Amino acid sequence: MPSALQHELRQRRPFQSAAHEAVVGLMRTADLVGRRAAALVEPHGITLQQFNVLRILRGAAEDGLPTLEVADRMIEQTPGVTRLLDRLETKELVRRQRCPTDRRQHLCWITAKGLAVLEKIDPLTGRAHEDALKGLRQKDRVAFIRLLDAIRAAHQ
Amino acid sequence: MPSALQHELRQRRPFQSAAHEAVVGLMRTADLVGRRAAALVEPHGITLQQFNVLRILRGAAEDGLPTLEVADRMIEQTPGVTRLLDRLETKELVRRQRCPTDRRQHLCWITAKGLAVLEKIDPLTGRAHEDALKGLRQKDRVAFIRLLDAIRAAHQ
DNA sequence: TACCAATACTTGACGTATCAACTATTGACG
DNA sequence: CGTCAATAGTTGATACGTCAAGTATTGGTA
Repeated sequence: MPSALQHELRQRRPFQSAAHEAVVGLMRTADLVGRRAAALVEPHGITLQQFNVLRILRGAAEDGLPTLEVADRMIEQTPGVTRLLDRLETKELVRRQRCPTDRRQHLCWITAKGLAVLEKIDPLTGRAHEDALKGLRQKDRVAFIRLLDAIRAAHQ
Repeated sequence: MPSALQHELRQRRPFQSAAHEAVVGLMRTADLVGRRAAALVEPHGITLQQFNVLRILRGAAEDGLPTLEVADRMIEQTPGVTRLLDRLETKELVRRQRCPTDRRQHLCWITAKGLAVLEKIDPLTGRAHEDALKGLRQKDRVAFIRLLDAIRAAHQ
């Protein structure tokens, strides 16, 4: 009996292994969920990656963060943070300044305007996360988190 | 006690809900696994998306597939298939031709050269899938697949 | 104190993602 | 038979992903 995924992708042949099907299912599910998340924030004039940067900078508050520290905290690895920040600076959602104690570093802060954008989005996120995972009951969500953790943990 | 993910992202505050943590974990895990997959195929001169297109066309064999049918079968939604195919055609891994019975359609086939590229990669994929999911035992992999299916199924 | 590897970015070049606007065909309908 | 909406795809513009190469600065070391 053909798997759900096999049917979605119109594949004649079954997957070669559970591992293969899991990998493809993971990619496809993440694509779907990411796409919803992007659709949520984009009406507010920012992309999903820009949203993530703003949330990271809000977390850092007054102190600001050096560019590469922002990159480190991104959900998805992002070599292009510099240009992401460029665009956010152009929109005046982020402010940057050379660090006085180490002039190699550029510290970044979220601006009041940036905070305002996040505050408009904040009330929507809880509902959106619920909606993205509405296919799983609470118990399954916890199990899902643990499986994801285990996959990542195995790569050091 | 802070979750694994919270630690990975250096977040002070815990996630607001299991749904939130699951969404972030999903994106991050898919990014990690996708990155490995890309690293596997790129030494052979193609990107991961190009690889997926080639596999789809191999599946269709003699018949070929119209452009938008290729797009439909992609693991991740891809509005840019036209340009993906442009680049594959330049590399002579794909051949395209107007469909004689419906001149709006452009049919696509994988070439012998394209097949040769896939055949060099084929022996590596089984091992790579195993490796990507080495953090999960067989039973967990099956459970993981079902959870992913359930998430996607809930979005019609 | 002069050198030099390491750090923290920035820039360039190319591939991909996304949406909107445009072209070419087709098929249905008056 | 002519019109017209729908289908299949291409093209343009902008954002992002990715790697390699370049610049500025620092800190350790001879």
